[in-house]
Amino acid sequence: MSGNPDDLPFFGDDDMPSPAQPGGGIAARAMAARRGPSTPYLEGLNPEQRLAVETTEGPVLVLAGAGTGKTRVLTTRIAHILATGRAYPSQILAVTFTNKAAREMKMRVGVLVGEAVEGMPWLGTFHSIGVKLLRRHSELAGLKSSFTILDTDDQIRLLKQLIQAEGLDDKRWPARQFAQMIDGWKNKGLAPGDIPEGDARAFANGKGRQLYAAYQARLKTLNAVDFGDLLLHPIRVFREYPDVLREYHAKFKYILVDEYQDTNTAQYMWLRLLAQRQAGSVNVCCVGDDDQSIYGWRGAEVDNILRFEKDFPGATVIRLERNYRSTAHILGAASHLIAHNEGRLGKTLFTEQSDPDDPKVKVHAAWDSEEEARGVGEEIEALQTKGHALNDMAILVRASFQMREFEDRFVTLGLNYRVIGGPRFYERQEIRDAMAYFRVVAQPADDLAFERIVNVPKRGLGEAAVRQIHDVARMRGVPLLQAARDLVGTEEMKPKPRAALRTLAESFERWQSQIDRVSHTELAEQILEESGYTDMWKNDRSAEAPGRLENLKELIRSMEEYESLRGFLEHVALVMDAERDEGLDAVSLMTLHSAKGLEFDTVFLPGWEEGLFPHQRALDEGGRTGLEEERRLAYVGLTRAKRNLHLWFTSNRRIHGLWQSTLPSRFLDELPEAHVDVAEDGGGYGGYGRSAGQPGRPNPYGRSRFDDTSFSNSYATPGWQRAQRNRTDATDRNWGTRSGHQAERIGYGETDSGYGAGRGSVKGRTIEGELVAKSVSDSPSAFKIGDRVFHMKFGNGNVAAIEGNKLTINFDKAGQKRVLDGFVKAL
DNA sequence: TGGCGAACTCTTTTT
DNA sequence: GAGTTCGCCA
Repeated sequence: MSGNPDDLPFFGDDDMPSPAQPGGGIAARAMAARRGPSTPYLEGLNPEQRLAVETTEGPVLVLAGAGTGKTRVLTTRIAHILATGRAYPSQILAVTFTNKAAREMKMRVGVLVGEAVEGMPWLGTFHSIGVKLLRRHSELAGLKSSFTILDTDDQIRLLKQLIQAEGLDDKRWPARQFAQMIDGWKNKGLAPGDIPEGDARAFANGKGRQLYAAYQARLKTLNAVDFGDLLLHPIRVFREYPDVLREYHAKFKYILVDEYQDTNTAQYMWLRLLAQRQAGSVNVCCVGDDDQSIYGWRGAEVDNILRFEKDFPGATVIRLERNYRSTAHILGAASHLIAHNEGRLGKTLFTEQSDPDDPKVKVHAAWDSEEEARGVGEEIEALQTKGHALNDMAILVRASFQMREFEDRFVTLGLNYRVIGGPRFYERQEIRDAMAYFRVVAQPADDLAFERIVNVPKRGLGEAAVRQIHDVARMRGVPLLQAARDLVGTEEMKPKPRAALRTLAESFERWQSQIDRVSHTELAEQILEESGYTDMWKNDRSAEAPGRLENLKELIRSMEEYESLRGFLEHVALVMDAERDEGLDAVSLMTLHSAKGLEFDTVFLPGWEEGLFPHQRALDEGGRTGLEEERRLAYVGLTRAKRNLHLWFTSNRRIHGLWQSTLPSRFLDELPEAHVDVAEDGGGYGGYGRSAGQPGRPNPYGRSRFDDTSFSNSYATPGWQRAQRNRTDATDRNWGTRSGHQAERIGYGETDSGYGAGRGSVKGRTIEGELVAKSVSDSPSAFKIGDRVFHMKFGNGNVAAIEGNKLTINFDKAGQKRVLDGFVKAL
């Protein structure tokens, strides 16, 4: 395998011609074709959009609200730069966050400019451009240009090894958690030496930094990088080799950045290095919307966008506020909601489409998530019979576990749906296994891949054998595959594993020798056949085996689009999603995060409950900032809808397998009444103390806030009350012991934030949550002192005292207990 | 060494 | 509740 990046289709056409020799015919022709007085692509732009397109020189910040034609501006701007001959395609650096966005941009520029886009080698995601830079300058970063990119799986396995090698308990210090920490550091652009003391101490009794350094060293020996390195290495190269940086300064005449509000510190540093030069104009154009910054948890710094004018003095700031997407009701709801945030740059979206027939935003209540799914399903079917296409509808959830209920429902209804960004194709076990085989073939030094499949399928090479191979590898300083070969030639191994290992090593040799002789798809099939991998699944009688075989076929099929095995591997490392059939008419189901940038006629937003949305963890970890980010997420959700918008909340939801009663999201209270309707479609909001198993019974304890038509303006938000309750109750909870005394309640807040004392005692937490839905009513209890009540666990008793919704009850048999009113029934 | 049951964690969002 | 990991036993 040569490490020449030009082998890769991904890198295919590179960025010359230089301005001195226009050479490349296509781009030149395209430009010539577009040159002259006619600029048809500018037609139909509004004045602000046009300004954003035509202000090509100097720093420009485009604040583009939702649905204001942001992508159109970006693509037209590129087209304009090309068409007016300001730059060659290879002189434009255009960065996006997602592959989806990059693809879309490529396509749309292509439509505007013709084939010239083929010559835009520097349009891509931060990461794909990072790889490209790093392949060119790998030696400056201490790597070979054939370096591999680790996926999360590899990364965690590697970290686990390192943690164990330190003699640490990898249960107490989980690799997964450490991987996230490293990720966080890398997002901030921190090398092991730069980590603040406190951070370094936080993991493994202060060994955090040392482990991080060990991890980086290990990556280097493996000739591998992780996602964060794709940014950090180029940054370091730029800093240490100014002439390299200057080369790119000369190269990139125009820089465009999409979704600027989502850039993290490392990306920001990367951009600054490329954009800020000693002299001359900096033609950098960043497009973003501070109200749609939803990746703070991943290290994104909204500050970057708020600070743009300081970073680039003399910047032109252009606001796009005319919304072309949504009705006035939807826009009104979204704007009113987002106005609750502080620290915004502030935009006022407006629309000229206003029709008295436009439906208001609808809020629906359901008893539980099942009913919620049923309700949404009914609505979808109703729309379908009215002639709406399923493709125009989407369900956007806060957390992916919510998807399940909908999938179940749609399967029963026979309704087509498509999950976007769900469990990723390339993350499936069988795909990863197959890929590991391919990696070892293409990349014999890829130890992590080798390790993954030495004993898959089982060939009697267990832990003992693997350790032996490891020892040899370490001793001789060679990759595992090489060590295996060496070991086969000796008597050191027992005959059985030795034979197995010999077969494997020989197979790899054979496959490697085939690499240039047969097509890569053929080779791939051969590998999977001869390794026994496909047989393994054929012999597997489990329900999912056929699907896995199908996926493997799909994998081979998708390889056809690539020229070489290496090109394919590169693609997979960066693009974790596989494209899906767009032909089908289907409802889209995805998380709010992956919905950014999309739009649908009809949007359903289920799960607007405290604790889920806003998510409890966002509140716990992020405080006010966290809440504001959740609100922006809500804003993103609302503004995806063009015409119909349905919000749902349920009064009971199962979390960790336990039923919990929930409260409507505070965000519902933040919507303007003028634009919102409360649906009359029944729904079972309300009930306290009802058994989860019997939905639909009348609510015995009064009315919901939503029984009254309006959201009574109790800004005394339920969430705060609950948060406080959780905190105080955490102390007087009596965790169950194995023998059966159990806590009366559990709550969102404490489920996994059991710090300190909680840690050890979390074990015995078997709570009868499945019996009765929990109540966390903030209305006074419906019981009176002296009431005769029944409790599932403790039996009959009399109410002795009432404190909010907590009751002290003298049980006939169990004695005096404090319980929540939700757990008892009046007799 | 591998298979089976018990125990434990997990659920935010992703390049 | 579910998926995964761990530990014991054959």
